[in-house]
Amino acid sequence: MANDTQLFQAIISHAKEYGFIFPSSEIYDGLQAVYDYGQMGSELKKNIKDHWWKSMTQLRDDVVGIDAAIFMHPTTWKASGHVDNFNDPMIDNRDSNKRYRVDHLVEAHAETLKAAGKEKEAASLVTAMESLLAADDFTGLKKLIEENRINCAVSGTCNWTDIRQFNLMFATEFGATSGEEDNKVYLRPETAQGIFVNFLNVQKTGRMKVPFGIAQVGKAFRNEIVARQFVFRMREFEQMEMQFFVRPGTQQQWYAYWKEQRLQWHLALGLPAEKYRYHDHIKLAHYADAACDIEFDFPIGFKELEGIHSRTDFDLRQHQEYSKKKQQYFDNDVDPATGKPYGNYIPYVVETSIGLDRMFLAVLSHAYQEQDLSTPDKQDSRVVLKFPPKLAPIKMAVLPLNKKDGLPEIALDIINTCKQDFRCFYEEKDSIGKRYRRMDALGTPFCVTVDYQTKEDQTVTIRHRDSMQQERVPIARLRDLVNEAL
RNA sequence: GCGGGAGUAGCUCAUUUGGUAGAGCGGUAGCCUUCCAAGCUUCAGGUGGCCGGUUCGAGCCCGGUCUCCCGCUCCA
Repeated sequence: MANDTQLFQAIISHAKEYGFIFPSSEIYDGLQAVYDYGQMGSELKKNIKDHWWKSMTQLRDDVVGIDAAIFMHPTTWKASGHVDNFNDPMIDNRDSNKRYRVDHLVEAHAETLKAAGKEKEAASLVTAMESLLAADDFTGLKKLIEENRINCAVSGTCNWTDIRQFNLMFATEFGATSGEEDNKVYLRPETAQGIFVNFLNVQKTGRMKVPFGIAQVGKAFRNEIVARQFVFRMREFEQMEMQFFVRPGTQQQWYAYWKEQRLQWHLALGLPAEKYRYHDHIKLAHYADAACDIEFDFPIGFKELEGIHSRTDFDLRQHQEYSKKKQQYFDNDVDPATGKPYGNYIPYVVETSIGLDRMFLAVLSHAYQEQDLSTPDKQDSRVVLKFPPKLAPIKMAVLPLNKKDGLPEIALDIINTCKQDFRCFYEEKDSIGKRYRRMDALGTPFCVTVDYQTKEDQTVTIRHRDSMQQERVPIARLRDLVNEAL
């Protein structure tokens, strides 16, 4: 574990040193749990995003993409349950460091009173709590807890912190006048709702037939109480998510399908199966009838990377209720049981939701390797990022062996013929070995070296990042060679 | 949020009991070499996290604050 912690630290340092990830606003000491992607990181992140988008939409005929706004009508979050469930006043016990929802704590105490036959006290306690909660009177609530000597179940003491409200949604003001409650809008805490509210728009204009899916990549925001572990848990993060709408009753089979399908997507990138596992949820969220996580073996242990949830018709039904707009679909397919069309229904939903930043961290931490290349005469080592070539920020570096004798000109020519197809990088400074190491540290899969023989026969060496082996190939073949690997 | 630890150049660290900060690596410009990092020279880069206090004088002592790390907690 100590080693893994060191490894994690090393990866974080490497990410900063080579321009993958910087702490946000670092010159002002950073902003907790917010990070910026640098010149290398933004490329890697974009490549992951593009790869997901392509495999989920372009390569399928039953999924289309949208890009919904971050701001949504405030009622959206009432319908989704976020306003009620993200807003509970909490209190901590200083001795046990246990945190409780205030209402749970008081109600539990009322139950004990009831069990002891003090029904009256219990009832008045709950009434008192409810009126204080309604008034947001946290000082009064704390007093209530202390006067009733409500103790922590773990420490048994009554040593409480002040009550605090943890609002996990970021709110801001809509419109130029401030201070009015009506103006409050939230930054979306998940992207899914943007898909649900557009379900009928997409279904009708795209003439989509159930089963079909809507995919989206976008930012979401959560005011995490504790946000740490680098980009694993951030306040501003990006989700890649797809809601698949299915006929009620078929959700279990689609859930199983997507559970399998999504894992295969990860494995197809060359990430090893032993770094993945499913974690099936026993305790389900209020909207789900089945749920699991795809966990990845990060340096900080197995953690959730992607979630597959069978969300039933909860979301569409809620939006139908709050918006008073029917969210149903007419299914013309014939039900073999009745010989008639299935008719109108609110579709069930199977969701796949992956954290883009977490995927980034998974790819980066799996790619990161410190290798000892020492020989008996010489100590040597390298840090190499073994990215899948299609995700690598730079695909090909072109390095003239010497910065004179016309070699740089040939190198730049090569770059000019390839840069339309993929990202290239030119470097003439320092010894060739040092340049190879620098490219290894950035995860560049191919290094092309222009040497004196190039001037005679138009061939160059291409060096493979992982094996460090070189082969001599004609310049004319380079572009295809790299393209094939991508 | 609680407990513990840490914050000196881009990175890793040093500055013997408080007396106006140094090195290696890295970067830069050049030389030399030329197929797997660390040869020579040049230059740049630090209001010692930030604010305040004690002191003739603070990177070093005290208080506060911010950020990061570890553990707990939390986690749709």
